[in-house]
Amino acid sequence: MTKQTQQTLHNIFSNYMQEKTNFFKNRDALSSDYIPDDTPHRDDQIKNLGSILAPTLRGAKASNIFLYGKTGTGKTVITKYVTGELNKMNESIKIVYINCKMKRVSDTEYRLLAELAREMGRKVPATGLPTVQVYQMFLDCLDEKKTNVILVLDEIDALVKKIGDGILYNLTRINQNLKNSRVSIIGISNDTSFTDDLDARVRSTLSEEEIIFPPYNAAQLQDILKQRAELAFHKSVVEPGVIEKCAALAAQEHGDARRALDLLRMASEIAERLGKNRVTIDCVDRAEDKLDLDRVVEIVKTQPKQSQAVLASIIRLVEGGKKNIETGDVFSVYERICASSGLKVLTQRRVSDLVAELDMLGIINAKVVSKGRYGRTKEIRLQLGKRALERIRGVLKENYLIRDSIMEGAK
DNA sequence: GTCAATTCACATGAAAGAGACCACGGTCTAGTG
DNA sequence: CTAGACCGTGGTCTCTTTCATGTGAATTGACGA
Repeated sequence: MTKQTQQTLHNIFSNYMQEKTNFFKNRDALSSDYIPDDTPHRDDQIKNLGSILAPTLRGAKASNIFLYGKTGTGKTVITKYVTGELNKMNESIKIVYINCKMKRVSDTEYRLLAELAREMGRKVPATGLPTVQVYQMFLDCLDEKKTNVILVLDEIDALVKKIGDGILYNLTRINQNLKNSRVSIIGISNDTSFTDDLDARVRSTLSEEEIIFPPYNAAQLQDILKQRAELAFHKSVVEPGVIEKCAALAAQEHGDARRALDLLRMASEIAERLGKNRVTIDCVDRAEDKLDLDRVVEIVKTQPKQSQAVLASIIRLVEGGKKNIETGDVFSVYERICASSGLKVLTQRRVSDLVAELDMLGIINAKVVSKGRYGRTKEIRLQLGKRALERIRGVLKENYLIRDSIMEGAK
């Protein structure tokens, strides 16, 4: 390292330190899992949830509760807030919060149970034990503690989608197997129609009470942002109009407060990086771009190689000017890509699934169409902006799945 | 011209295999007293 | 005698393959007017 680079690095760091102190009072206040003391426009839900959970203070079992609402409507924050307060009142109440969407939890019944047992303070191996045994461990744990347990299952719809509702059935009936403890379940779901495809018995026991979280409108989002901005920034760092813009953009996406906060946070980070002394509206625009871009690139990066190879073949076809890309086309290009990069060739069946996965991720758009006599297939289209495409090409190139020449592969 | 049968090119499902990982218990080995 | 190394067994997890079945409309071909 030369002296000069050392010097510039030093400058970067010291600038950063200075700006940080000038800019942010408390950066965390803009993070989406920050739990503020005051949550605007959610009084009803708080009161409701509070009164349902109140019986636990006297050692009784609370009704099971189901919370609905789109992403970023405050379900998680409110739940954490209320249960936190409850815990302050009576520390013997044990709150177990589990986000079912976390990779290491959601995939199988075993993992969920292991995580539950772990939350209760028992060590469980990541794999190796029979599932029944883990269930028993969890039960023992619960019973020997003699407490009132509130079990919060966040994003419960993801769980059921993966492993079915059998486990919920067991959980809802868990009280019958317990002598000393009581368990109440709070289920949180983004999907309002979620309970429709639940087993009837599970549905009735799980949603004894229901609370709905409607989306925020733009004005409400503004209140939230203002409150958080107050906490996060020093005085008058944010230009007028910035908060309004963030709120408006997020309101377009079903009133997602998380999105609004992300925008504001990203905008301020951009302002910071550009060395501005205030957050401008222009920064919000850039933030919106960057958030989308980052999301997509991150997704592609974390995909397994096979999936990337499939994406690469789609990109090749698109750049070769092919219209109406079908599964068969993708597969034959994919075969060649595998051959040239030494990757194992998967069956068409599998590739078809990979295409469906890419569709789920929103990177491509795959629509099943029937072409009558000429079969039935997926019509595949890329759903990437120009800049995103460029960066993804970069990622794929790193893995030798794509080369510079666009001509190759065109047909 | 009409209508049912055919046909294509996959989609979609279910089940099962391969190869990881891991815990647990038993056996072997070397170090210690 | 004991701690640790080293199996073998039995369990789960993820990614795949194999086998089977499903599907929607363009096309075909028989049929009747």
